[in-house]
Amino acid sequence: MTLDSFDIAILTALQRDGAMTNAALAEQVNLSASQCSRRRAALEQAGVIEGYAARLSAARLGYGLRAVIRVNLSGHGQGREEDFARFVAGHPQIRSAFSVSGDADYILDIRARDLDAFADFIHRHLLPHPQVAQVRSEIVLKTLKDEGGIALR
Amino acid sequence: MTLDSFDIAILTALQRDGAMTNAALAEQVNLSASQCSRRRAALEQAGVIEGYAARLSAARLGYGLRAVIRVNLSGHGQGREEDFARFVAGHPQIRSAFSVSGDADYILDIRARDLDAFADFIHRHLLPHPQVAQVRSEIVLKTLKDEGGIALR
DNA sequence: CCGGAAATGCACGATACTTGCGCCAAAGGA
DNA sequence: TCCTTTGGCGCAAGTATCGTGCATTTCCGG
Repeated sequence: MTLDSFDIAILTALQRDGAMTNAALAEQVNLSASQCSRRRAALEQAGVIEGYAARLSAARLGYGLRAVIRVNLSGHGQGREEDFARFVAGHPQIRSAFSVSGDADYILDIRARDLDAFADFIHRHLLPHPQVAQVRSEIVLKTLKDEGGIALR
Repeated sequence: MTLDSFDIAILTALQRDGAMTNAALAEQVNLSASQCSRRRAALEQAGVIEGYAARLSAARLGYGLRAVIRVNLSGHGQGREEDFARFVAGHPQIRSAFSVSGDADYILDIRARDLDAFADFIHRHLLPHPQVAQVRSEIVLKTLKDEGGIALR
């Protein structure tokens, strides 16, 4: 699939507002609503648009704390990764988890209601995990930008 | 605004699929479509749902590289933060930026097409910034989980 | 200059959303 | 106990939005 400037405009607009009407989209990208509909369908079909998600307000839901945790695992036994992946999958406080190159083995993006809930997660769940060797936390003080998605040009 | 179990079910479902039809939502949460519509509107009105966003496939768009960068700034002059905030705002490769407690001053979530584009960003943009004192990168090797949003219970 | 494939806009049938309405169940007062 | 009020619910009608067939235009390649 090859993307032209219309597609890029459409994708950019839909990242900002995925509930946009085809008519509004049409106005924004200078195309007819029907063409927007068709291009949208094609982009979804091609898997460029994976889906749509509601963005929720963490503040209004009482989730005041966000943190980035770097984790090192001990040992190198096989099954070590699968084991940690299961741990990640089973803990909804972990919103994102990446295996990374460099100093740490994994980086986790954590959401919690408050510092107590966060400390609880660290001390009752993460640290007791048998393969976790080291944990270093950075708590988010201020969000300068949080766009998710991808910048297209 | 107070949320009951229906609201939580609706929010959870809409985080997974924000383009869901009210009828589908109704079936999933055991409510009528009209009530789903009303509750949805109320949640949007209250700001609990901030909006909707299209999720794009980084892979299909040729954005193969993701990295987490920890940055330390030099000095403590006032205006230092505003300056760095402007830098962040002006660089679309930076998808998220957080000021954090702990070892680093800022954590950045970076997306780039490939290692070259990433290196270019580091050496031509980030490192030359006058207030950047130290930069430590971790490149994402594998994504175990990437949900964004918030887990409700 | 011409032919054809691809893309576009229009119009209309189909689908989904929204809201007025009557109903019901729970809480509180007489 | 009985009545009233209040809030939430489903149904159904009216309205907005979507998706597609079709004729037209645009853009290349020959």
